[in-house]
Amino acid sequence: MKERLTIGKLAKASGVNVETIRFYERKGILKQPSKQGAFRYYPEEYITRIHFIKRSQELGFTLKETKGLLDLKIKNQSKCGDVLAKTEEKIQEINQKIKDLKNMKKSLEGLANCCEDRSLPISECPILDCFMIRKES
Amino acid sequence: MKERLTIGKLAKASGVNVETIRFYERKGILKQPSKQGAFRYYPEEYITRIHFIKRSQELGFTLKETKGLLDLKIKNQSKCGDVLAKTEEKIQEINQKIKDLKNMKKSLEGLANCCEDRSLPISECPILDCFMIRKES
DNA sequence: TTTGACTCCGTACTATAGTACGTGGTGTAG
DNA sequence: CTACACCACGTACTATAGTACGGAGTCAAA
Repeated sequence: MKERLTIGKLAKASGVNVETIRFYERKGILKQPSKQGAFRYYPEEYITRIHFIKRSQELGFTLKETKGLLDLKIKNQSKCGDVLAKTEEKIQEINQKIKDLKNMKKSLEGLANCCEDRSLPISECPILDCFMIRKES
Repeated sequence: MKERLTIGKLAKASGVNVETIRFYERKGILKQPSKQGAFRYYPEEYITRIHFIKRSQELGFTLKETKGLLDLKIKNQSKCGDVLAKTEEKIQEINQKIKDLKNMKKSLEGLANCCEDRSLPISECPILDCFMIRKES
């Protein structure tokens, strides 16, 4: 048992499911190494690559965007500024999401405050009534 | 042309797609009215009902959760407090999402600040390097 | 050498929220 | 009464991010 990384060992080493690796391969996010015999063996750096993908997801990038980042990494024409641009774009996106969530929260808190009596029958629930009213933005 | 609400007119009146209404029916979120002849005709209140669904989504509820709210509305045992509980739960959920997004944003801003020189080749991009480092939480 | 664990591959399924499309039937206007 | 727009219904497809599974093949340890 020469210490070669099969897909199962790679999965264990990088903390993902075997099926997930196969899924990433199908999506072109990970390149399938060529077969040595009947099985494929992965270079060690695939562990780092999968960590990269997971970290990228934690930072809010979709798999498609992550693929974009990895593709930049491969093309040696690309500059650090390209990554920075994507990073700043993502920050803006997150700002927008936070704004949207804060609006939702404000609306929900407004609704929650309408409820004076928890034991009122649902037919007289002021919260549900408010659900029919379009927001005044 | 008696002014009866066919699915197409309901869709137009409530601002959604015909297919969306059929989708909601399949999901049990809207009840299919019985057929009058070959076609189904919708009572006027279905317009309000669809507005309810759309508003509920804007407030961050999933369709499944929206169905839950509508089901409460139908059961006359349910109390206003049931709705309030779901509302407060959703507020907590949104708080968590905002927290997560703020963490992402902080991390991304940290990365963006690493980039001193946009023209650096990608191989020396400090941002991408940081993608491999697990967060220290 | 045999057995058991693992790999390969394709396909199908999960959840979420719809959209798209084709067939066949029909309501209604002209 | 015919034509056309619309309805009913089922199925398939979109995107996102995987998970699950079955069958056939294989690697390696005992």
